[in-house]
Amino acid sequence: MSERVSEKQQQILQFLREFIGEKDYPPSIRDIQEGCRISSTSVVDYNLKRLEEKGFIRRDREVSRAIELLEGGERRARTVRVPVLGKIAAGRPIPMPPEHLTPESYDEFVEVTDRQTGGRDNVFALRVEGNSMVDALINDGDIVLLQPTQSCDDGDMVAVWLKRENETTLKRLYHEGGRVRLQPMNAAMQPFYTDLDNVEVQGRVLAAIRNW
Amino acid sequence: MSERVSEKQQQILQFLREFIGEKDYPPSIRDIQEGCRISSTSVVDYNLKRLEEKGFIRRDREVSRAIELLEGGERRARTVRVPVLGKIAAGRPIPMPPEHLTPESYDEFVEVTDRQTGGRDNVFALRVEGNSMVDALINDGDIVLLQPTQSCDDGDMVAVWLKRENETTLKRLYHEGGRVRLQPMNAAMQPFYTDLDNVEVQGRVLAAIRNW
DNA sequence: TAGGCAGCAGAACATATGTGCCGACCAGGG
DNA sequence: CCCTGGTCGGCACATATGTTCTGCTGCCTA
Repeated sequence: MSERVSEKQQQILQFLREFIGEKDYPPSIRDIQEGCRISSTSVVDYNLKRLEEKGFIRRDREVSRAIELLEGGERRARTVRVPVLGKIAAGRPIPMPPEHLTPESYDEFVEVTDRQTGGRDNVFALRVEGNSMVDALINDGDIVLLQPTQSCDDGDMVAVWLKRENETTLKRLYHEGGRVRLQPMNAAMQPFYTDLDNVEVQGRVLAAIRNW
Repeated sequence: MSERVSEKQQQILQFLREFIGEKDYPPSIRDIQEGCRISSTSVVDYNLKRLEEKGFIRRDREVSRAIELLEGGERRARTVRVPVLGKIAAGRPIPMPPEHLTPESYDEFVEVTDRQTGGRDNVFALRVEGNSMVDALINDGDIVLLQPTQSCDDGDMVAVWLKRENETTLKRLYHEGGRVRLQPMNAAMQPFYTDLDNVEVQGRVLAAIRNW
């Protein structure tokens, strides 16, 4: 068996992508047959077997339309709906999610890939309000993805509430003896030092998204 | 018919989400029956009809597993694979995509939702290298999504090549008489004025993504 | 030239799966 | 009490759909 993907297999792969992209459910073998003008279902089956061997797709036997498209050996990314819990601003603590996030309880969502959430659940999103986060290179209107947590490792990008300053900020956090160093994203800016008691980690920042 | 979504329908909706999230293809009526411990296929069918009337799903009749999940009245977002054509840096022109983007010709991809590409095709991505884009609040390592274009409307965020300065930059562009004003994202920074001949619009910036 | 193998055609076959029909149950209204 | 509409159970039926078998056609090689 050639390791190469034959013309026909390439065509089937392309058809799979288009079909799924259009309908949101995979095609049947006979759909593929028609779509690629293949003369027999057995040919489709044959080539699907080859594609499966080569790792381009995964099939569940005996189950109709059970073709999963893999890309680059990996599972295709899936979209997840992340609830937008509210706004994040310098002068306000972060609105925290309730114990159990139920997708139904929120009106607003952003749709991101599960690569961006790292597959974690209970991720939530906040819309940045104002220009107070520019030192983290985050602008008014940006969306940040957060994972609720109280603890974090050194160097993690976290959202912290500074009790004395009454302020929310996004910084990299490093423990240094009894103190913590809060390092702005923008390398040109000076780090901020404070003591452990003054900081309250609200969440780990996973990603930031800006749309124009 | 009650406009309300009954307990059972809620349960089916939830099951649909989980099933599709797990398998990448929709469940059959009998899958739903088992998954939701429903006593008969006709009950599933009945409730699917109700859900379709209410706009939560769309079904293709006679076709097995042809259930599309809608969310908030809209189609669920799909992931698209955007090729990463290269790096973007201040001192280099932007690597432009060839005439016809074929998904197979690139090694590296980022997966984003089609909401982020605005459904446009021939979108491509670049990885930002260096800190020269901080005035656009874009950092080393960020990913920017671009759509190839030579022309743009006033106020569009664009990637431009400044011929005299030999430099690539991301700015909002405004035509002002015979000149153009390039406005940095960061409101605190001064705009840059130059003449029309000096700028070469390479693409419209659609989105920026940062992952920690 | 015979044999082996990848790929293809065609058709029969076995299930997987959507649909229709009939009756039961229940709550509300006349 | 009966009627009606919404919901459910059970089941048979038609067809949508994956699988398999047999044979054919090139092509390569011992």
